Amino acid sequence: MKQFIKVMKAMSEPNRVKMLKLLQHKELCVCELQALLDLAQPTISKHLKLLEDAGLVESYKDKLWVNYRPATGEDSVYAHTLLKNLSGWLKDEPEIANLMLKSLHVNRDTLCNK
Amino acid sequence: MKQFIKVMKAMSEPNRVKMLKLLQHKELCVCELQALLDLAQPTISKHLKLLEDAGLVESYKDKLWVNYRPATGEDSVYAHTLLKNLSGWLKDEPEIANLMLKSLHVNRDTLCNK
DNA sequence: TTTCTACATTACTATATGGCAATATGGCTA
DNA sequence: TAGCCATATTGCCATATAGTAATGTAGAAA
Repeated sequence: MKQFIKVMKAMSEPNRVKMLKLLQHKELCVCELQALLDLAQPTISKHLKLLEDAGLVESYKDKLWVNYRPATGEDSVYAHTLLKNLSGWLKDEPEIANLMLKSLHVNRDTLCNK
Repeated sequence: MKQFIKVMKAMSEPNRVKMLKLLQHKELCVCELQALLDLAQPTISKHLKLLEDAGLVESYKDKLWVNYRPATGEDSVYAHTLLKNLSGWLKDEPEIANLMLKSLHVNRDTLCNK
């Protein structure tokens, strides 16, 4: 039950859902997510930690950056199923579609070496 | 998005999940749910309203009582899918299993004409 | 019509949650 | 080694949410 609630809670916040949809579309680092969602960096990190704790995303280091992607989710049935569901949902949301488009043009080097 | 968040939020609270699992097992009225979950009556009503707004349950009057059951959910893809998922989940949770057992012996007449 | 009963609503409190600024950290880079 | 940079953590505030007691309501029962 506890794990189930964790996953559902993680997915019941708009900005976290946007992050998941973005990551399902393209692997991204923290500063890219920050630029796309227009939130403070600590806010992004906090959301990501929550998503990671729920088994919904995973991360790895790439030079200076930390890349995030959807979890393969073999360990959590709930996370796995919901990620699969989510990938088919919210496709027609203008805001989501727009974010996905923008994500193709986002560039971590430009963002950081400002 | 708004509707999606509504459904996810509704399902990310333990007592509401218990209510859904109970209703998937057996149609129940407010006072029966109250007895099973050991919460104040207004709390039960509030949760039920939230679940109803999310398209997860529906209700009808039966004499003095109001019966609740899972929504058929033809109108909300999210609610429909998640209810279907939920029916296969949390079966081994002792607390849920116990509640389901108890629900078979609960009786609204005894509860009310105390 | 009047009363009574299950449920809904309201008003309020305590805790949880999302947001940010300030600061810490860990590991490239020079 | 020293410094720097992206990210993580901490501390704080404002709002949201779950809970209750008190009260309102609609409709069955009398």
